Amino acid sequence: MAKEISYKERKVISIGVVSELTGLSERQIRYYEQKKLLSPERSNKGYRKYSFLDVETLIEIANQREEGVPTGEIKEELEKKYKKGSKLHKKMISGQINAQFGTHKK
Amino acid sequence: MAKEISYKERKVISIGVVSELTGLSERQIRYYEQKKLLSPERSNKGYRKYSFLDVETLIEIANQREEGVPTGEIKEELEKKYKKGSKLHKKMISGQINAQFGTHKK
DNA sequence: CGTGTAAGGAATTCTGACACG
DNA sequence: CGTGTAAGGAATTCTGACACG
Repeated sequence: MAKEISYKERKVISIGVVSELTGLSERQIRYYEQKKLLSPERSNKGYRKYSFLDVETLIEIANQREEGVPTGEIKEELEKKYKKGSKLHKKMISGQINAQFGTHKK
Repeated sequence: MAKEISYKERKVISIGVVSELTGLSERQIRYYEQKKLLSPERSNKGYRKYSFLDVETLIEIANQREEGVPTGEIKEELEKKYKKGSKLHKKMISGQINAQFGTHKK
């Protein structure tokens, strides 16, 4: 009964790749994190690592921002969606919460 | 009809993370690539990027190697599995062949 | 408020090679 | 054959700050 996490939720992508995938600057990505619109994990040395879910979230943020929606509103919107998901997935996946791969603890 | 690629096949993971995920050294991972057991993509600056499928392949390789199976045999084995997959997926996914995310071409 | 940039440092990745066997 | 390592260089990421507005 391991708490397996799908590829979509696994945090393994560096900020540089996320930047390419989303078209956002690293500055923007870090800023949205500061505003708590998403929560990447950190490697031992402090490097941010994102999941594909994070990438999707960022793309949504980018779309909202283009329409002039302030980060505060986007944050609330994401939180609603998050609750919706919770209903479906119950406590299997707790949103942006950190999650370890589980086996290696280097 | 975009040639979408699932998260599993998308090449976005750096060798350092792959090393943590598989328990293999970077040296080993690069060596298996040299022996053509897998084919990561390269970023603009030449950095290797792997998919979750590559990670799974590497775990299989690790298991075989532990049993003393030489890379040559593992390679053949992987190629058989690859053909099997082709039957199921037809030409949707061409094994270890490179595949672009598609939208951004920085 | 949201994002760009220069700044300095620390960690990552790359290749080719020597080593052992 | 398979893998470790030291070597030097290039690119990445991090944080805190100044800037504009």
